[in-house]
Amino acid sequence: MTKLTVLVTDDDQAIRDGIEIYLKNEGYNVLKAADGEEALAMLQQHEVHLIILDIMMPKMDGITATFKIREERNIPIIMLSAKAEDSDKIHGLSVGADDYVTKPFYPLELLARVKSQLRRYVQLGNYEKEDKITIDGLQLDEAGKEVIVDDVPVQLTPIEYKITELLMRNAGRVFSTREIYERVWNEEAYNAENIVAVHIRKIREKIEADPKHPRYLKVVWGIGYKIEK
Amino acid sequence: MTKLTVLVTDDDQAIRDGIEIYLKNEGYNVLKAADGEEALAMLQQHEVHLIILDIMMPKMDGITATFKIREERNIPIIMLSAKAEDSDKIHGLSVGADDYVTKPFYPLELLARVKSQLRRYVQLGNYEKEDKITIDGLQLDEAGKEVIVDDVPVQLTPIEYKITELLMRNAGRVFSTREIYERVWNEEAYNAENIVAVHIRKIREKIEADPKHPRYLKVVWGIGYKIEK
DNA sequence: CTTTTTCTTAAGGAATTCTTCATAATTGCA
DNA sequence: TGCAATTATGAAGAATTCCTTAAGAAAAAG
Repeated sequence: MTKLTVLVTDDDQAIRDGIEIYLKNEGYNVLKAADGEEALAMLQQHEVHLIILDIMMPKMDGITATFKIREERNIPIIMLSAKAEDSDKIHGLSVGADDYVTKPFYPLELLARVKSQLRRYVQLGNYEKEDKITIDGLQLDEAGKEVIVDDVPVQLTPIEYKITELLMRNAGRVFSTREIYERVWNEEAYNAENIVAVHIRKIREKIEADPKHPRYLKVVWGIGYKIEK
Repeated sequence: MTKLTVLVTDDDQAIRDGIEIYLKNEGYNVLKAADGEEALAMLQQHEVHLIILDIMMPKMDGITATFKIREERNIPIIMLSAKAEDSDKIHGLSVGADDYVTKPFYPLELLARVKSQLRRYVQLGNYEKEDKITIDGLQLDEAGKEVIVDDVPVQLTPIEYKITELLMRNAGRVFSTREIYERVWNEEAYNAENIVAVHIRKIREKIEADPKHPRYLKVVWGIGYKIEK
């Protein structure tokens, strides 16, 4: 599962930067734009999973931008607006925004809404992950929750599958045992080295012809494990 | 598979248009109607695969419309209602709706429900389905609602048939007990593990030569069941 | 209304997987 | 080479998941 990216659009740099800090803290990638035009340009160039859009901006305001975005995509949009603005007009929900926060806002509230929208978006499958990944003779079959080694289906346990999935979806990248533990178990890693090592070994037993000299699941000494791209 | 068509029925044009944008982005055809009568007329003239129906509408309200539609057809219906409305009346599920969303709603949530219902309808329901599927020595006979194992017809009960159908129409894909329950029973899964397991066993008794070592209906440990492609 | 079939529920047992711990092997570096 | 750090392995008990049985409830058929 790769990092999710949020595009923050506001003409006030202080606000952009403030929001950025909170989002980065939660592990999101953050892109920034100062107006609607910039935001649209960003969308062309980067993979974005959620947009925060201020309504009042120079060049292109948030509502216009929402229309433009909605012509092409269903990505979640959260609108920001000053309290004073007319509540009918600003009810951006009707123009295609998915949620709506009035300024001034509590950063944690915005954060909660970002999370909520992303959860929906990701669960909905709008944010699609490949369901077939092939690396050399190794194939990940997402639908069947199995791995195919040289055309032979291999059953993995849930944990084994998740680890393999993580390494294959990010092939070439090295993951420390700590990282693997946190992403697969979804909890703080404490003394996780050994348990991850045990599972790695089990996976190797199943997918490697010669576990002593692994062809796919390799160790990077002192750092972690990876599957070569 | 050809494009699926959704009929959006609401007396508020802004809502109709808002929903339309999301659905079109997702690749659906969209038809619109302002009240129940219009909706029924639309149904006569066009092929529709799912209906979104507001409850409060002039001329003919959503509940009446649901009754009329259900007299003839089994297509999925999603009801919209204002939060304030009386929870007994609005519990449209009892009058034949398949799902139910309160206003104001998050567009992405509605979209998720539309997708979920359509998936059910298309994959398991009455829409464009093959009426003969063969997997190895296993044959699904839609007309006779039975399964043929090595040329020997086998009678399944309704639930058994539906489970088998789901797994065969999506051969190779793993379904959790929860998913199986929700798709077959068409309701929220609560403590569904056991009941699904019992049915699985019954099916195995009927279609497997050696239920202890199933050839078709396999378990994927910690995840669910599948029938291999 | 009675009989038969199907569905649901509960509970114990069986099988598989996960974790832990002890120990061995390997690597990088002084 | 020898040492320290890191990774690999084996085996056992704990934990989880699945299977099976059986009996009563519900639904369908007669």
